[in-house]
Amino acid sequence: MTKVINELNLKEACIQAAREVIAEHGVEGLSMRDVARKLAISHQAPYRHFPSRDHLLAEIMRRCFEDFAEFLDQTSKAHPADELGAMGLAYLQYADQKPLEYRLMFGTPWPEPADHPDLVKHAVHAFDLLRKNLLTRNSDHPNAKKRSEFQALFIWSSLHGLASIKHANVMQHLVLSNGVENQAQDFMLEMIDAALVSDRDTFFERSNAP
Amino acid sequence: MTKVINELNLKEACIQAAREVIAEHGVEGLSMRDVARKLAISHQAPYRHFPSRDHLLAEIMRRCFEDFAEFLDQTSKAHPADELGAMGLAYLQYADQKPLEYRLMFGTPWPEPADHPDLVKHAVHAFDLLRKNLLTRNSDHPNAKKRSEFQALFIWSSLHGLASIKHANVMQHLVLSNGVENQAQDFMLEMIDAALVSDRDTFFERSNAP
DNA sequence: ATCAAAATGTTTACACTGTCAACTATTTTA
DNA sequence: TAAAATAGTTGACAGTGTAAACATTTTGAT
Repeated sequence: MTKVINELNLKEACIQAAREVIAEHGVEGLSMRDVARKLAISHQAPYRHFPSRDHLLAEIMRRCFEDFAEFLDQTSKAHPADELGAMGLAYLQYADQKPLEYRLMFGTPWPEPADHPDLVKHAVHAFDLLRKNLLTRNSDHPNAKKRSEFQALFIWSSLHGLASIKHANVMQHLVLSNGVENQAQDFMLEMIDAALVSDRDTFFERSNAP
Repeated sequence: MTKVINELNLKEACIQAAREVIAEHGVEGLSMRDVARKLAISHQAPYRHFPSRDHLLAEIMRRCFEDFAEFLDQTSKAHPADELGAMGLAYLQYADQKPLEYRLMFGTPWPEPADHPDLVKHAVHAFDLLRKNLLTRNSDHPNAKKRSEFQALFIWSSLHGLASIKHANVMQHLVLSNGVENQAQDFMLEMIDAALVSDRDTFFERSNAP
């Protein structure tokens, strides 16, 4: 009747095993046969639960986005005085503390989106948190909706850009001055703040020409 | 005596063939055996010129960075009135017009940097163009060096972030208002400008505490 | 010009991958 | 309880990167 909780749903076990493989050998090193070996089952057993390697990977990515959005949401709600700032910080912290998950979401070639609609849905949801937050912040502006979208893209780009640069471990090759690498994040957040504060309504006047 | 120009240096031919394969099937679809087939040679022949697939790929990536830096350099020199703005625009244009090259440089998992020092050198050079430009722009500031590095990281992050978001074709899933996708780039450049203009010296005073 | 050495290419072989097809065992359902 | 759906196994195939052994060509020193 109820889906029996035998030892472990093999589907769940596959996901768990796959995450371990990824943690050990990176996404590229993930093979279906690895997860099968790890669970001491035949190399074809996982195919009963995932039509292909891409589908297994997409499910893992989807969960990462779920976690990520949840984390952003909780953090911003916990700092009502500065929701946006808290969210920005949370974004970079997440990228720092869960590099594997971050890499999976933003640094891994996506499988064909059409084949994995849930993945897209959850990814978009994370973005919408940012967009919605900006919308209330801009509620007294004439172009609130558009303005929020522009700003959301700007913020997201900046954060994502910094996170992926840090993530690529490329900074250590740049021979930066003392402390710059560590403080880059704070500087960045201040720059974003400064840009948002400065009135940019001229942009909308120009871009809304008849 | 002189290295004879027989038909083609096989090494060069391999690189050329590999680029074609990448253009057709993406980086992930690049296989040594493909390039061998394309050149009608044995599948082991390329190994006489590249110790591994990674080395072939690294060489291609290195050349991309070379081209990229050259393009940024030329463009900024061609606009002496606003070198920095021209460079920003050039960055995004390059990403737009040469998506394959861009993806190769910034969207592909790098091979172990220690094994490919030339790749790192050329990548850093592109960043140094930006850093140097900011340095002369900041020459009258007390913390010119540090300031320039912070700003360079900020600019690079923002541009790279936007480029990779566009590149991931994810914007079309966000259901943005009319025109936002197309104008995001201009908005972004203005935001960067606004952030740079606004005086941020307070950051340095705080961060240089004794 | 000769001859050894270095370079360049080929063939064969191995271990690995994703995934299809056929088969078996188990569980659910009618 | 028989039938049907589900879950798992085994074996195969075409593809990969690359190591090893071999053959050929080019080069450099005598």
